[in-house]
Amino acid sequence: MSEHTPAAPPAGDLPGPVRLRVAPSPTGDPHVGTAYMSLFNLAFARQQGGRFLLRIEDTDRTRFREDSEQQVFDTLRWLGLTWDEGPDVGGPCAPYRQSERLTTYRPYVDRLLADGHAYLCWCSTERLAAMREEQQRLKQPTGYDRLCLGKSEEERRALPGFSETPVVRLLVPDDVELEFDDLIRGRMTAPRPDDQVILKADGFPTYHLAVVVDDHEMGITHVVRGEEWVSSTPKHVLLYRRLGLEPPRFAHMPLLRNENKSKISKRKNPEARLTWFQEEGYLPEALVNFLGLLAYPPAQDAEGNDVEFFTFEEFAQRFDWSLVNPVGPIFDLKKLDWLNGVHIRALSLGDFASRLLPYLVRDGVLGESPSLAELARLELVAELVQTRIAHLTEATALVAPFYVADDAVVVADDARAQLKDDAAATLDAASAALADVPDERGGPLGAERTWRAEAIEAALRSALVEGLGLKPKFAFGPLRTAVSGQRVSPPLFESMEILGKDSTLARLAALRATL
RNA sequence: GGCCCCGUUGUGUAGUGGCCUAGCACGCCGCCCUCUCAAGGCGGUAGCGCGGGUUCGAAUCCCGUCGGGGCUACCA
Repeated sequence: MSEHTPAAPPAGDLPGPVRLRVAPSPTGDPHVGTAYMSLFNLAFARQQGGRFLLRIEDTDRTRFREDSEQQVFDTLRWLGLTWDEGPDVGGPCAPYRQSERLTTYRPYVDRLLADGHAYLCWCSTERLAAMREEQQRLKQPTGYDRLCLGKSEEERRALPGFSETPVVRLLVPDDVELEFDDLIRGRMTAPRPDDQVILKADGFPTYHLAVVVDDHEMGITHVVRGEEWVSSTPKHVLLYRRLGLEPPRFAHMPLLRNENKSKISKRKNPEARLTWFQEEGYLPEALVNFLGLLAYPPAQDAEGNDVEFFTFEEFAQRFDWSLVNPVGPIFDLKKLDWLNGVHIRALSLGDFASRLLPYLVRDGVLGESPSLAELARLELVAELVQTRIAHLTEATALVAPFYVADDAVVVADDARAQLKDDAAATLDAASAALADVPDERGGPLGAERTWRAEAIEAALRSALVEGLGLKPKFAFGPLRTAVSGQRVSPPLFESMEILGKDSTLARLAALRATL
């Protein structure tokens, strides 16, 4: 690891006119808020031709989770929110994990200490807790009481609440600058901070020190983060000043909320976990699209209608900080469900089929390595399914009947319950009519087949609707049950065409035999 | 408790003093289409937290109030 000196200015030759970053902590399942922040960071970076970096803030050793970092990589990649520099791809500012940058922070702390801008604190956790409790009881603002300020270790040792391993605290002057400019909110005032711990007893820096040092060393020009950081900003600005560094620009994004308006949490909201969206069959482009609609107005077309369907590139192109709404939006999935359906319908048939594949394999509809014939059939079925689902997971039920043996079609209870007394007669008439529909393959490559939906429908209508005088709804219901085993299915005649004449007749017979 | 931020239909948003009898989208409800379910088409429902000002005129400006949220850790 190279030795950095605080006096050295930020490397002005780092790539990109603007440099932004997202800095998640590997403390569990990746959070939807991380994707939300990444989206806005990336949009601006791309629009400006700048760079987007991923930095892992793993200074909290007690909450660290081994597999979390990889999940961050995987989920952000899945969303297409990719970084130009990061722990896994490297870059000019490596390493990009704070736990690997410990020697980087040390000189900054030493200099702060030497300049009298920071001091050692030996107060025990217990003493600090008791102090806070007392302050709250007296309805006073809470904050460190500076017991250790100006004391040597020996002087402090004589007092109660002493701890052997000291921390380093930043000395926050009474006239500390509390105002700063925010790209979204304009001129802001934040609470006055107390003397912050910047180096913990375990030798790790706290977030406040690490973020300032790293953002500086990595040439970050715009710090875009959640609103929860507003109150920390004066500490960071002070640190920049004390270190003789130029602060970056700040943009504090509103927080995504639970339905009860509290900050969105993985505890209260399963959908706060990024992996949840994969499991539930959402398209990554739909989630990105949806996130771009939260606290941000959609474009409008010539008629004044909102254009809520867009790609990341379109979003990035028109992005503007001043348009971000400071109000924290409630994370409500209804619009995402709609958007997901719109994105599903926008997919080419081949693309749609291949997106379906992993879910069909997962749900056991298809094996790990489907045959060419199974894949060919999937594309045919996919066309019938595409307008009928909002989540990819919903395809399973609709597609499954096309991959079971004719004698293994499971007839759902509700489907069977709908069968009327005349179901047997209907099935018999249908079988007879379909038996007369020729099944020939004419033309090159058998392109001119005679067993087609139009012919099937014509034969069935003629036999059941005209012949038996049944209403279409009741004429075709039993057939749907026979073919799919379900009450709801893709269109019947097209389904029969895909299954083929033999399968269709076999299924009709199979249900007939149970009546 | 203290400090800070925010407040347009159920949700996401437009609106920056007259174009607002508040627009759009999702949701919801109804109708049409229809072999089921969707998709699609058409229509409907519902909102400026409250109270004072300023002004000829306020969702838009000011004050107060209420409500919500964030922070208040050797967590990020």
